[in-house]
Amino acid sequence: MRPTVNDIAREAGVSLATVDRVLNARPGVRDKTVSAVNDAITKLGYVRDLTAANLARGRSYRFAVLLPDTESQFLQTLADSLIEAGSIAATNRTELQLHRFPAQDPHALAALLASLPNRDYIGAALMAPETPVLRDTIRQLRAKGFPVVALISDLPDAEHFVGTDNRAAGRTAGVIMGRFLGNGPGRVLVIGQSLLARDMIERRHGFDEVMQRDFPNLEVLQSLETHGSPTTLRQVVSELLSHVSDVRGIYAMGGGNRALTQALDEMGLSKKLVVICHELTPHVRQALITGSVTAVISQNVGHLARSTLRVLRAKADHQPLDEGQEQIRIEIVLRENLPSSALPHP
Amino acid sequence: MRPTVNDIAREAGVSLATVDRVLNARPGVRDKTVSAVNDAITKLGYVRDLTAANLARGRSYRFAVLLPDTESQFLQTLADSLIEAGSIAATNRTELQLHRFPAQDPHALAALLASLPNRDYIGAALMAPETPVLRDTIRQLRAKGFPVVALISDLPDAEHFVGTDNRAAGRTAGVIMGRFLGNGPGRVLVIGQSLLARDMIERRHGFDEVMQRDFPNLEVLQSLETHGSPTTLRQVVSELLSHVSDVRGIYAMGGGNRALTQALDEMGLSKKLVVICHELTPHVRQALITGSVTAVISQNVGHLARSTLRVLRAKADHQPLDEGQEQIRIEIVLRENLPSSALPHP
DNA sequence: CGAGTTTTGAGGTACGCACCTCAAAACTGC
DNA sequence: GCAGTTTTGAGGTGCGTACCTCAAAACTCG
Repeated sequence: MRPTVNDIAREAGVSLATVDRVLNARPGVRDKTVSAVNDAITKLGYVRDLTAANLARGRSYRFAVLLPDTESQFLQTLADSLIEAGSIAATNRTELQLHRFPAQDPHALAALLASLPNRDYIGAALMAPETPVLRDTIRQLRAKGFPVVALISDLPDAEHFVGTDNRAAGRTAGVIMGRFLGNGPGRVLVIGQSLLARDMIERRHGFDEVMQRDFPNLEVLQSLETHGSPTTLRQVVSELLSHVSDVRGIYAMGGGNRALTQALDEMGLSKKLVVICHELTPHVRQALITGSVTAVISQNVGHLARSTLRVLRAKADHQPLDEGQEQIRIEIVLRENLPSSALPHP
Repeated sequence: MRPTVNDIAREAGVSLATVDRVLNARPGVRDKTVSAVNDAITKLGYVRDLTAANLARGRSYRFAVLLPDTESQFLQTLADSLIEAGSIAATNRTELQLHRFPAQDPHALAALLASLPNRDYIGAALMAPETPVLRDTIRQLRAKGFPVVALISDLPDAEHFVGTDNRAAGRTAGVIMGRFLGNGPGRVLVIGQSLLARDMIERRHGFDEVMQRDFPNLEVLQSLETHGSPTTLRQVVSELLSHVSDVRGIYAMGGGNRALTQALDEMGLSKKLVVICHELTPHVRQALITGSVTAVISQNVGHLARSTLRVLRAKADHQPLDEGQEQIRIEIVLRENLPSSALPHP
């Protein structure tokens, strides 16, 4: 049997109340007694039963996840995964609430975030670009002991970042591109929604780093910016492809994958190019199967969601993280190693 | 507040005892009453608090993991991950015991496995090749309601398989090999410890499938068998490489990675070939950084370990699995997306 | 040494649930 | 309507911990 608080009390020759005081860092215990209790704990190999502790505390884990109200398959998939992770965790007194905030209004977001502690939340995860007002709010919350976790896109003031290293992701895309193209002569097109977003910049840096170093014979063209508009994307891409010769690869750094593959399909180019994009959404998955997309650099949304939950719980409990588990890997997905169904069950 | 059993009793107009009988499937409740209670459960959205339930049951999860006593870096890493996962789960009344069994003695393994229920275990995970005696033992245990889970290598009679699809892993290795070599002429060497092991056969099948279909200009040589001996491996490889010309890639299906890279390094070939191997052990990790190994097809041992634990718990609780989470992905690891430290902390 | 302070002990209640007992109530067949 | 059976209710105990109270014991200092 596992040792309990009673065993410790007996072993240390003190009462239960004293053990309790030590365990929960309550004042009024002599140093000598504290160490006697700690010795007993070590000797018996006591591990606090967190389930019982939480039951006794009447504690439940209420977390908020704040996502922008932008429409995208990736966000949708992420939201689904979060909901699913939350419902599975419901048996463990954990509750996860999703909130959408207006993507263009940092103050609304900050206000929403600041209001969470008064709404019985004990922690939050957040996917948002950094703004001064947001940074201040996060700092204030953290000072209150309210953990805030950054999701997908890093926020320097957050307690933890759940997501991948975007520069490394760009590098990975670079190696795949270079290796698949074989360093022969040729041009590579790079497309991104907004070239100002932190993630995009980092990916581009990583991509260029590898291309320049390892595949100098491939010419990487300037990034094309699509501003999230499918029509812009199609125009820009088809125009460029008809004017510039010898484009053999396309790296789509983020967003607009659907429009891209459609444009390529229409031009009959899809299977002749090496197309690399990010995030394994249902559409991209399909494109991978048909061959319109060659490789996907992806972060596992299921893993992201569960990691978010675990990190929030650990932070709320002041427990250490299992770093290995929380590191979100940069996954390379080809048709051949496509997981049979990455979709959350309905 | 979340609804509790008391709320259900009130809502259904029955007593606590009756709710309890329904919840725990105890006999002696009229059908009509059962549905009244179930209606109340649905209406209130009741979710059983598993932590409290387990506390009340005095239940703790004692699982055994049975691994062969073979020495290998992969097994060592796996064992470390299992121990770590176990120690983290200790706060949740979960205990994981590792047992090593003689790799060459199926009867010893079967006896060990059969003895587990009498030793307070409530489930086991097992990495072993299939033998008749083992299959019988597993069947008997399952009939008793004692879950047995297959680890790494599938056992048809096990309750669940924790590991990757080896054929798909072989296919993945094939695409990487073919793409990286560019389908020009050339030869590819395939090495495996034992060509009879199920995993090896499946990997080879997958590899060949892709190579034949997509890269017909690359000639895949017959598999070399090393029987786990580093000296054999070195001899065989160096001999072959000096006799056969135009070998441009090597696929190491399993084991002996250390000897292989050493042999290649000595022959000054390491960076000139595309070398693909399995499992991200510390040594392979290093080889990836220096460039002796080009790509690694890997299953995340941390994920494996945690999945094992979750599956065992779910089976013991008769709870459904989160299939998405338990699917062990086939990871492609290059130098560029190498996780910064996949090692368990000491 | 005594008064004042700090530390400790004994005991209780609660969390949400499982599991038990015994008696009361509701059914069944005749 | 009665005995016999099945179903239900009321109540209790315990799991391991948190948190509380009040009194007793052990210290401290002048």
